[in-house]
Amino acid sequence: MKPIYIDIIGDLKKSNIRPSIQRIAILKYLKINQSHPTADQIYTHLQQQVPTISKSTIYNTLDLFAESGLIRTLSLEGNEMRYDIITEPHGHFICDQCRTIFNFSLTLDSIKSDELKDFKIIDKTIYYKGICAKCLLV
Amino acid sequence: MKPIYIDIIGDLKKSNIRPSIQRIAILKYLKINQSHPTADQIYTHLQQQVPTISKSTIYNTLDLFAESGLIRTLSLEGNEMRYDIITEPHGHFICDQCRTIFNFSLTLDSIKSDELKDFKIIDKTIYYKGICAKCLLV
DNA sequence: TTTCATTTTAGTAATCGTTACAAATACAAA
DNA sequence: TTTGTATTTGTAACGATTACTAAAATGAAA
Repeated sequence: MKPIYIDIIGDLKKSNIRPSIQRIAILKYLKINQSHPTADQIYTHLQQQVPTISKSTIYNTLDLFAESGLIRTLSLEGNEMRYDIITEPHGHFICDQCRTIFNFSLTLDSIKSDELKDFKIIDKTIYYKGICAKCLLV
Repeated sequence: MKPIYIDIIGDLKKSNIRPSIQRIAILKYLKINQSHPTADQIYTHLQQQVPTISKSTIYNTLDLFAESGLIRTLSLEGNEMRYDIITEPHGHFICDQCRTIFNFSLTLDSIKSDELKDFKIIDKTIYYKGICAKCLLV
């Protein structure tokens, strides 16, 4: 069992973000529940800990985190945005049945394209859709 | 110059979709302007040809086309949905500057992942962000 | 062709996620 | 403390999409 070492405040300070109660709570939530949550899921969950927290703060903070590179945003199905604490390149698999989002590692270098040789590629997004192993058994 | 052979009505019939004026106009637009348009762009453009056309019809029809596999949907940046007449697997590159969306071919088989070996993959989406060759010159 | 049932369209209202904005609060430095 | 700045909150506004209903078009049967 690998313990997760979490220094929320340190991470925020490193990114020049002042560690307010709300920001700490949001980053902590993202670090502990690595589940690509929606803004609403974060909001609903954090209301227990920080009852006065508002949706605006959730959005503001997530935008701030994303701009600082602390998190990444993903828009998978054209509906709500999702927020990912893992910033290293990886793919996402979304199960059509249970809607769970799985991470998977990938070797992005293998996806090359001559057509883009004169383009400056800043970011790559890969996601797959299908049925996950668990749902296939049912 | 390769002429584009377009049999709109035939394509619709093949998919068991009744070729109404509106449906023909929408599919024709998508075939001629292979530019990943938004619903609104299609709507605005088609008002000249079919003045009574409504947004509802645009959305209904695009949904219908997507379900029939005539087109593919792409949600690139979490804002509006875009519609792609090209259904063969390919990647999309979106330029941060001019917002143009470029297609590029790819060898999807190269992206493999052991972690997904028990998953049923139905669909793969790949898109890159960056600056296109044209904008890099400015 | 007329009738009738079904499909398709149009138009409007409603919804949902997100953003904008202004007032209130918290914070930090002087 | 006081003062200025950053942050949060709550509400209103927004934009894309969906839901819904009535009207129109279509096709089949008589």
